[in-house]
Amino acid sequence: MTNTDQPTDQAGLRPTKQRLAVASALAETEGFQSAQEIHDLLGRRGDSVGLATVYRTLQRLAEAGDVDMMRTEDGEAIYRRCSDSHHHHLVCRTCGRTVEVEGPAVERWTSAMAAEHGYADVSHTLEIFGTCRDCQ
Amino acid sequence: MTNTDQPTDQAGLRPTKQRLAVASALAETEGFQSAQEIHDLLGRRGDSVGLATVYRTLQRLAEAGDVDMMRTEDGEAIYRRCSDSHHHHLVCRTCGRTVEVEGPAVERWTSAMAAEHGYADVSHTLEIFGTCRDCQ
DNA sequence: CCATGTTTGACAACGATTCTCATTGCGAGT
DNA sequence: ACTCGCAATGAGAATCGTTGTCAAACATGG
Ligand SMILES: [Zn+2]
Ligand SMILES: [Zn+2]
Ligand SMILES: [Zn+2]
Ligand SMILES: [Zn+2]
Repeated sequence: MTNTDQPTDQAGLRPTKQRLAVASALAETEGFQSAQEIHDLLGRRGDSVGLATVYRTLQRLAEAGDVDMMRTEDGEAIYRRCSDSHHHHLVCRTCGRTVEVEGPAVERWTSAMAAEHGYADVSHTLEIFGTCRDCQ
Repeated sequence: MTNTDQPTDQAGLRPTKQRLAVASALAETEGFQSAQEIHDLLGRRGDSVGLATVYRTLQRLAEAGDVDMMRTEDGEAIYRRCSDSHHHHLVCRTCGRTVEVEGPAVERWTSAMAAEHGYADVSHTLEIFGTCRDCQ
């Protein structure tokens, strides 16, 4: 289901069967998934794709900003499709439900802090964790 | 030098020679270090401590909140002694120089976002990266 | 169809972290 | 000080996510 007829803008990469498969796996899943989970999902679904290819594709997508990459508590990389504007995540510690949040407040604060200490070319990472309504 | 005569509050853990060695390695270093770097440092210095022990000790200290743990871009865990109050880090992408920053603004913002979406029991992680004055 | 640069996949190689388990060292109680 | 019980250690093996290798399969422009 949920065909990916749209171009999916893969930033100058060939739209190969494998890359489309990974893209669709991301498209039809709401939360964050590890490369291996995506690999398993594709295998189970029939569109088998090599594990190395899944890793490569996810890296490319993350670099291009087409997906968000964050790390679990134990360092594993997990990915999720997301809007292309800068934003942060509010993640449920129990079920993983994720909400994208944004606002000028943090952006301003981080810039101010950096400027105050003479740091240039600033970026930041911010993740909020909590227990969502359904899991309380 | 810089003896660690203070109790170093190891949260109910036996103050063994090894744990004290790790604590002192953290005490005399300013920036973030990986477990392996600490292990090497101790070896070079004579207070040889098993690698597994270094890992175990750092985990305990991190859980107890006596040191900060964050992850490098590629998922490696790095540790640094730090003040015990809640704060965030402003890290130089080039030389690693780190400044601890804090302020009620972000704390309020994250709480507000979480509340707005019905998330309870909230915590967050925030790291700011930039290029420090000396590295520009 | 052909030449040429991409992409893929099976598998090996890596590197950080964790596990195993026999040995050692505290430390409370005597 | 002596002893018992259990926490702590260390050497090495084992995990496991991730990356490297490289020959074979492909996509694309001419
Ligand atoms: Zn996102
Ligand atoms: Zn939840
Ligand atoms: Zn610097
Ligand atoms: Zn904070």
